[in-house]
Amino acid sequence: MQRANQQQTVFRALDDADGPLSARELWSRLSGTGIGLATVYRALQRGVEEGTLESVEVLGGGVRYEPRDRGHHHHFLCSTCNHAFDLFGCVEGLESLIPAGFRMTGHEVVLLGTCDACANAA
Amino acid sequence: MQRANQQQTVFRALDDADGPLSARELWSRLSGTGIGLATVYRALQRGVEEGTLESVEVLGGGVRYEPRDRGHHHHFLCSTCNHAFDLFGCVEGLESLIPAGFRMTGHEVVLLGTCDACANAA
DNA sequence: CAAGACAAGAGAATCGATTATCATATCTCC
DNA sequence: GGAGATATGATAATCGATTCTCTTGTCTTG
Repeated sequence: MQRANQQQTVFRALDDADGPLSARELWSRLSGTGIGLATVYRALQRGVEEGTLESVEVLGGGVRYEPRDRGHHHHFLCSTCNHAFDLFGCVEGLESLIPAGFRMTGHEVVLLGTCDACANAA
Repeated sequence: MQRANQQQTVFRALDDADGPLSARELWSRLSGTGIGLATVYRALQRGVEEGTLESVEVLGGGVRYEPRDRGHHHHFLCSTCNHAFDLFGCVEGLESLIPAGFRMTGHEVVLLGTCDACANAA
């Protein structure tokens, strides 16, 4: 068994995902490879340190990770399968919400609902 | 010392806040009253059960609670003091982000930045 | 192949948040 | 005022997520 490049396997799994994954989600996608949860955490931590990964917080699932090269985007959280999907595009009119004296440096948008697969499975 | 209406005190503190509070934030605002953290949790749980409170998840601070009668609104999270403020108003154009086949039932918007007080203190 | 450096897996340890427990305190209703 | 129901505060227990530890496996370099 190859053992020294497990972190590459972790990174690849994250690249293949259609949204940010939590450590556990990622680990469960790697079941069968024998990779341990600790290794997943180690890879994620390293990825963030090296700047290739970024941790994001979507609602209801703690911290998730995704490659940093996806640019500015938001997420859709399926309330059935609890998976977060990447969305492309952004929204307008955020400035009008800011109270006087406040300075905005960023924003997060999360859409909630049911994903394609779960909607069809219902 | 009055002891049977501590929960009312908790609810009032939440009403007086300018945004959702976590159990701990709420508790620290009640220091001096002698109210225990367990009582704060009990009050929050009861409030949610009875429908007067609602739990919301803003980024970077776990679950926070606020009165249910504030209607649809979003939040501003100060990255300095880590306090969440209520915002009024909403945004347009969310529908355009939804992928085909997905069904949107709700959305969350969080603005990040520095609040008035922290901006002036800097 | 040998030696040393580093990666990996398993499970223990830690940390924060929340919940449960228990002995009192307080209230309600008579 | 008394009995019983409920609320409270302090603290222990629990739970999940993450990190640490320790032993072993694997790779690199010569």
